[in-house]
Amino acid sequence: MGELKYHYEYPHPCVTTDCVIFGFDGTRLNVLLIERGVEPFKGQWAFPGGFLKMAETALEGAKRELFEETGLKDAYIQQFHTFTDPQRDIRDGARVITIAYYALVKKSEVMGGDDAAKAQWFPLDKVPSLAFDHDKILREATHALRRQIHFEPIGFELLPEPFTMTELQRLYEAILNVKFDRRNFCNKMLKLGILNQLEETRLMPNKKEAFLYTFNPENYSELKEKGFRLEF
Amino acid sequence: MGELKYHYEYPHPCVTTDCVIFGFDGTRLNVLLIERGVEPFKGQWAFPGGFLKMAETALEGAKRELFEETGLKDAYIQQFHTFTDPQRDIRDGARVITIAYYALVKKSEVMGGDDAAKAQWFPLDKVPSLAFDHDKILREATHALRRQIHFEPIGFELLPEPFTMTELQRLYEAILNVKFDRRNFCNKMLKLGILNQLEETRLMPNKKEAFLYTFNPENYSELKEKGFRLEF
DNA sequence: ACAAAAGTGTTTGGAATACACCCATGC
DNA sequence: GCATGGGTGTATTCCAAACACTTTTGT
Repeated sequence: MGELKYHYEYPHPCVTTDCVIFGFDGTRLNVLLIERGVEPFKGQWAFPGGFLKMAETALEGAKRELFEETGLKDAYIQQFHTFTDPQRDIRDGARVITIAYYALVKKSEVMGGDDAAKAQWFPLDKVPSLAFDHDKILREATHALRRQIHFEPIGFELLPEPFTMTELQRLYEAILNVKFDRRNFCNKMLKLGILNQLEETRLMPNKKEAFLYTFNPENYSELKEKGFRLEF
Repeated sequence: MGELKYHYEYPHPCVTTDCVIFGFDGTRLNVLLIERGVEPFKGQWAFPGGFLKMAETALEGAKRELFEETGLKDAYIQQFHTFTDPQRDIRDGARVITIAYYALVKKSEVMGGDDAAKAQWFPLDKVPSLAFDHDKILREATHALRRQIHFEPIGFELLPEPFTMTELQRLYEAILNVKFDRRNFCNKMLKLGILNQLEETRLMPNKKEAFLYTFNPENYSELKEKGFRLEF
């Protein structure tokens, strides 16, 4: 412990940011967890997070955490809830509240970050019991993601371009935990007008070759101005 | 200033909760503002809010603020964003972050709270320039409310029961800032099955008498289990 | 009588759904 | 040749949207 240099008339909570990093492995949604190297909860898995610095916004803090673990600077990132249970974490003699974000990244672009901490991807249904109240944070993050995807096609943030229609379908199925009819999914997506179909195709192992698509952000912005909702 | 009794190794931000209280006057959405009696921004209007106590959750804090201003204990209340710009408010030498909630109340049930602070309802389009970053908070709150209402019929929280179909329609129009066809709105609402039509009618001044409805929470819970979305 | 708002039902078009067969590839 | 998954179109159903007239009451 260093010296206690900061003095207040009233007690102040600690403020941290935590970042739930979602990736997609082609079949399932995954989250990136790090193994805690220090007490409390040493050896258990948790989301990347840390104390908010005095000169940064929570968003900047969450981006910093994301960068440290993945090397990514520009992923989609979204605040979804602030957790304030007085009992959720007591360190330093003060309670700790956390401003939680979720990030959507392309797994293939993730480098092991600089951080010495051991990081590992876990499919959502294989996530172990987590440190602090991070089980709850994960539930809320998943819920927020599902809700958000009805308003914005944020799924694209999880897929490296170009992608096949089947990959996109698997992604939506993984996020929403449902099954779609291939033809209907394809029709609906194309009708939205936010996909570019490329000339090239991809050779799939043991399968027919598949068309490739990219996301068309211009059309999407236009669509969003008018206010739309993706229906599934 | 009292003495500075609380000491930390690192600087901690102050944490407040603010509560955007929405009401409905039959035509427009309103928000309840209080006039600040102290610096900074003395004399300007702001949302009720205050420092988070060490033993309470942010939700409890927001409910406390709500109660102090309205006398209401059990209104619908929902966290929607945490504002963390380091420049948004600097008092006490520390930055202040705020966990913001919105509450939906029945205006007719609101008593002037105990609080000495001057409180007043403002229609959304008549809200003056607010203290701190509360203009931004209001924009975000309105946005969050509009989004939420697609998933849950939270509009009912704003209407005293029983209500007429026209009142309900005016409410939705005010929240979403659109106009609906009376017949279509009525059909859609009734088809959801979450309204009870009462025997009684209400005599409207200069008008035909109108049927009265109440909200049916059982049917609503059932519906919500299955996962639905209100489409407008 | 007339102004103001409430109640009510039908038609039409578009979207969502359900559904089945052929194709290309690797083994 | 067969197993696997990819591509494609149609028929039906349902829901959303558009639309107008009558009733009641107060002035």
